[in-house]
Amino acid sequence: MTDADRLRGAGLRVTSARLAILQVVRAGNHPGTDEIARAARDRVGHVTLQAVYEALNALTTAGLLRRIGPAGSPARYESRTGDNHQHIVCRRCGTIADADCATGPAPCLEPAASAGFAIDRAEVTFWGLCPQCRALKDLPREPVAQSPRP
Amino acid sequence: MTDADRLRGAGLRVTSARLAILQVVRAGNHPGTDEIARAARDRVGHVTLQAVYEALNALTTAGLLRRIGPAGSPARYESRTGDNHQHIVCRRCGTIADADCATGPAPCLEPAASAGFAIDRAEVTFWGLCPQCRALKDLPREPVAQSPRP
DNA sequence: CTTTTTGCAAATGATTTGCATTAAC
DNA sequence: GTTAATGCAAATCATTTGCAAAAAG
Repeated sequence: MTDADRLRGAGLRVTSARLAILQVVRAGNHPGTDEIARAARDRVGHVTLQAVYEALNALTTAGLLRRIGPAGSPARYESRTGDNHQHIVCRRCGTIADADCATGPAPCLEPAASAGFAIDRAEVTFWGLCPQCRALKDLPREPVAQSPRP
Repeated sequence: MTDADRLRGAGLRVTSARLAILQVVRAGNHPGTDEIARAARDRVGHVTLQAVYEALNALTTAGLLRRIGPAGSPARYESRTGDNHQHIVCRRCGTIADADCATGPAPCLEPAASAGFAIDRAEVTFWGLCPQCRALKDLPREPVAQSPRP
């Protein structure tokens, strides 16, 4: 299946910017917005940073990309979606490596390979809906407290 | 042990702003910078937002507070440090609840209580030093790639 | 030809920086 | 008296928004 097909399948229009961004994210190592913009320009000439933001949001919402970004650092993107792989982050320089699970496809606390990192801590974040939002699940969206950046 | 003692023990000077911030974070529920600033002002009159940032950095570096902040949202702080408790985040409104482990003091993938959240995913982030930074561990600090916000 | 994307400019929000002043030790 | 913290103003960085022009279906 081609990227163009994937875009169409997600109900998104096929544009050179989006195709370039998909390739760039797939080829890169968890690139950030800026890096994506630069690499996309190398391929298709002119792409605005805003267009990159728009495209990344569309692609992320459609599930073609996944947004990652450890606490407090700018967003980064990856093309592996759907599987349960995790991440190893260098607390000094911010480098990110993928971590597959040693024991199976589900999340676990033992990475299959550490990519040479000296791991000192595993941090677990559970995602879900709070009691209040569970009740509102099907109602029209109306932020309750402060909304996180989507 | 009093907060003043804790500050001195960490080599930090005891100021009313810092004492107020420690109390506020302990009393609150993972407050953000803004909320901390407002609550601190309620206690000691005048505290600048910049002073709050400075103090939060100092307190976090000293290990008296811990900075949390799920991917892409503004920083939040908590007073429980050292233990391995984890967090449950509402993907709709951003509310954060603490999650202790069901099976012991170490991190795990089964929270003892879900605080009423409907949990749909566990995300694991491993922290450590990448091969490059391991080599530099004892050398003067000199960012290698892009530095994350500390 | 209609709707989505892009470009461009300007705004917003979180956080940092520089420097003089004040408070802690 | 030194040195670390604060106040104040301005800067920076990541990201969003509004609107007109261009491209996709």
